[in-house]
Amino acid sequence: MARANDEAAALIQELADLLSITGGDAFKIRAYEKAARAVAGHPDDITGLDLAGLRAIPSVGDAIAKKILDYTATGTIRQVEELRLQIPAGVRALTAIPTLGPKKALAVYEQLGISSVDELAAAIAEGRLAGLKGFGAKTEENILRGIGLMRDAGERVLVDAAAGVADEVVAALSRLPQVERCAHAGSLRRMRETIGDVDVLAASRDPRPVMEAFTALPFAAEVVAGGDKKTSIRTSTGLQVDLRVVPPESWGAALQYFTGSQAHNIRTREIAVKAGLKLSEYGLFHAGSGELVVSETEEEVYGRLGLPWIHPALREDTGEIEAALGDALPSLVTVEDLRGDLHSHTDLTDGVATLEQMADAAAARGLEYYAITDHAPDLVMQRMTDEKMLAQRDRIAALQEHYPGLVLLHGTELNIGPDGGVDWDAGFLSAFDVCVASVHSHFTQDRRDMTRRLVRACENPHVHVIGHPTARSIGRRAPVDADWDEVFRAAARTGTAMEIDSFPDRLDLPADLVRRAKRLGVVFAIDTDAHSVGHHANIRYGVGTAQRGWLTPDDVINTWPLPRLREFLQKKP
DNA sequence: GCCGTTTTCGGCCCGACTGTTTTCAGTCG
Repeated sequence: MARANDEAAALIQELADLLSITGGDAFKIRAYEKAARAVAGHPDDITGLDLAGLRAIPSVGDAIAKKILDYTATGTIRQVEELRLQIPAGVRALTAIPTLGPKKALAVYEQLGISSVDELAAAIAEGRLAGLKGFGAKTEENILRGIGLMRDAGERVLVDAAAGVADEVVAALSRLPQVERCAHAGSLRRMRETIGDVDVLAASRDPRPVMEAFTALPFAAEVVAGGDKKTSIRTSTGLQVDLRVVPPESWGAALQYFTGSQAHNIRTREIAVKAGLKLSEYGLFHAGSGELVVSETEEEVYGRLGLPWIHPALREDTGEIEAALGDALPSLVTVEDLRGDLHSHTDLTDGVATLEQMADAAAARGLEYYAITDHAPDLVMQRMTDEKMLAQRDRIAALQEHYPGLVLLHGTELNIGPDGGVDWDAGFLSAFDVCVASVHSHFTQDRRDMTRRLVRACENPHVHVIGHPTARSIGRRAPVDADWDEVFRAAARTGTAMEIDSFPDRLDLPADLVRRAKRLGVVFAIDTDAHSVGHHANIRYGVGTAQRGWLTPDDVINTWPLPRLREFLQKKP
């Protein structure tokens, strides 16, 4: 189901994980991890590559190339299969718990036979970890908190995983002659940051072959329920997909109904009732006679209720009905509105693509400007130096002549230290076109210190954008604690943009904070934070988050023409 | 396991934080 590159990368990463549990050489493990990232980020499909072609991928040598060939031939890697026999999948899953790494996972497995997150939670509750070397009270507490964080994410998946499945289902069903229209709906259409199950809607007069094709999809591992109107499957990754088939004339009403949210639907149905109407997934009807009023398009349904069409990202009953009634809905920013991207990495630091490949990708996106923002020296592991950064600037200047339609900007992603300071002095910083500054450590500072830290970063005259401001990792790391209103006021006052990082596990700022920040006069940058060519596709999720935050193009600095952006980047006195 | 205008061998992702281990291992970015 996933791209071959992603599947091979996942297997290589699993090999690294399993070796780290069984105690392999640390450098070898890192080599696998690096290769996994490189394969996932490689722009060409590995299926068509021979040994030499595979070895041409950076960080892939002879041994890993052969493992990839093993995968393309057999669908798996022999060494992974062998290690899976030694280490149950549940033990590897334990390492997904924050603060619990491979060593502790192996310890609880070998000494207590624990091989799942549930068993571990139960063992802690029963006090069975007491006395185990390396597991004190604080460690237990941290593990329980980590498990809680994972369970809050629950069975939900990140938006990109759901979107990938939905895209494949919609593409497959759309090819059927019986299907007149097909689209995804539900929380995915609203661009929620996590998705519980995927809702797909099809318009057809002949549902049975559609349902049969649906349950015959290669990744349909289990049919949960099957009928003429609704069929549910579970994919091999455990994600449930619901397919509803409706008559073509009901399309608009059904799409409105199945997009939700529940709260939004209740409001629209109330409006219908007050107007003597009844709204269902089959249409808008006269309450008394049952006569159909409208049903073919969402616009007609909303229109007959006295409302303009409401963008799916707004349908949460958080003020969109009132705004619609008052003709005050925002004209939301779209992917097409973006002229540039202000945050990206190359293989000079932790990216996997070269400067040239990233510039090509930006040009392919049709961007007018593109900032390369590799990490700065304070993130010590990235081993940045003044010399490397200056050499990159020269390379960018030389590369520019190849891109008549794309202006390459030289920037950096600074590290916001615990006290709010950043890498480099004012002199060095002032020579960058754009500086993003982000929190990468000391996530647990208390609210007062964290607020002061972020405010100070905003006040730095050379910091233009605060990158992934809450530093959260969905399902893994909680957002940092700060007085966000105070941070946003500082950002507005100092002309500092807040980033919306488009990575599906970040989506940071989150939509609710985006909305709060906008009210306080903040502007935003919707960035990919791309570390590979493929990451540019994530921009749809960043834009979705911006839409959920009610942003218009004017709120987003990278929709602005370059001269206006340059003026903004001049920033403060 | 990968890689090479220091190297085909010997480096590589270092440093800080946390909790517990009384001298440091595990985890993380």
